Amino acid sequence: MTSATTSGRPPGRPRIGVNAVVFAATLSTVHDLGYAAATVERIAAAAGVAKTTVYRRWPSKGELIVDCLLDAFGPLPLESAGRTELMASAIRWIAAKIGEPGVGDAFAGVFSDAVSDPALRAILAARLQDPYRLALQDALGEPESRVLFFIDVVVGTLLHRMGMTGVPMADADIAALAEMVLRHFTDGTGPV
Amino acid sequence: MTSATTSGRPPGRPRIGVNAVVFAATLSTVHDLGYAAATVERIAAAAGVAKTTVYRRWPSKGELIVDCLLDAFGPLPLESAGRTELMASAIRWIAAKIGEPGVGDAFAGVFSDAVSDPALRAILAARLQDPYRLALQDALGEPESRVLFFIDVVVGTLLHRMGMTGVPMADADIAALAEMVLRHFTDGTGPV
DNA sequence: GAGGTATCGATACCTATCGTAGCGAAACTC
DNA sequence: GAGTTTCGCTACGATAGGTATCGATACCTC
Repeated sequence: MTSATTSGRPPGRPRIGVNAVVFAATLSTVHDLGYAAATVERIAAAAGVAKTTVYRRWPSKGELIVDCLLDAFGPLPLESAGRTELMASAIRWIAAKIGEPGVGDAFAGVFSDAVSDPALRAILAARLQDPYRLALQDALGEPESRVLFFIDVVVGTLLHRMGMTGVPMADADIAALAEMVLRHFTDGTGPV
Repeated sequence: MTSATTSGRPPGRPRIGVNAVVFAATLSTVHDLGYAAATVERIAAAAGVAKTTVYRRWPSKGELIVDCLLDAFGPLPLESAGRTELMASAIRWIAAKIGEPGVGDAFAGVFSDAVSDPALRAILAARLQDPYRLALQDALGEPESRVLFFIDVVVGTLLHRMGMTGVPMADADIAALAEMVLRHFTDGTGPV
């Protein structure tokens, strides 16, 4: 209904489908070389495309990483019934995701870049955190401040362990984290 | 007793006392410009010394930041009597320190650099984390794994909030964090 | 004071990264 | 074929970490 008469495709050479292979190359490069050494040039080479092609899709390395993480995380699974089991499954889900090869490094890396880059911080909060925050508010019936606290505790703990040791948190500690958080959120204490 | 006959001072021009002013310049530069923009050159200029002088003292920006944080934190205050009050005061202490201007940004920044720099990660763990971990193990009588979990939760949560919002955690949330952690550590559940 | 030594500031330099610009070639529509 | 857009490639500018060099300077010993 816009310009092309019959087909909806715009004129010119169509873009090649490159997102999936670039995302995979991003995670594997970050996993193999670390976040800082995973330059856009190396990621592009691993994906088999030119660096300029990557920059045509993503305006900065930070946004590429955010999109890659969004693709890696996918939607928050919410099939559980009770509030308690829902929170527990969310904790296990994010812990498992952060433990996947490259995901934790990429997450911690872009998070740290955001510390000194307010624009990237806004993107991180809006694109990566807000969708899950809203889904949790909706599913749990908790106010925004409590859900933000929940995310700070769970994600902050997992990333701190990953950043300090270089390896994901062990299952026993994940269970302890879940137990601690659940007790806090399911006992009498009202909203903060 | 080594080379100099009477005084223990080595020959040559003595180093000027520059640590304090460089640390202050580091924190104020990080606070004003952010971690990434706080280049060694700018920090040196703010301190009134040459960049080469900084690099004579600290082999890398990361080690400068670690030393600066060590100086900013100082020893963990341990005058409290009971285990519970001791943990609570430790949480309030680290939260207040991370809330000081520049400290939280510098901490989050060097932490993120360490994600992709194993050498820096080892320095961070050995110089910044281990002393406090050992002090806590000693004061609380907890095994290493539980103290590491404690540090992951408290520091990870505070840094995640700082990194995501750019401002330190509010007192009400710090109180909630302390309450949650204390309940976890003072109830029946044994060591992980 | 003379000599030795190590630090000082200043400048230049190297390497690596992010991100941009310009180019001819290729792919698609009409 | 004409028009348009993306492709890969190469080169470029800007910035940062970190190193090397140099004359000047401050301190100690003799």
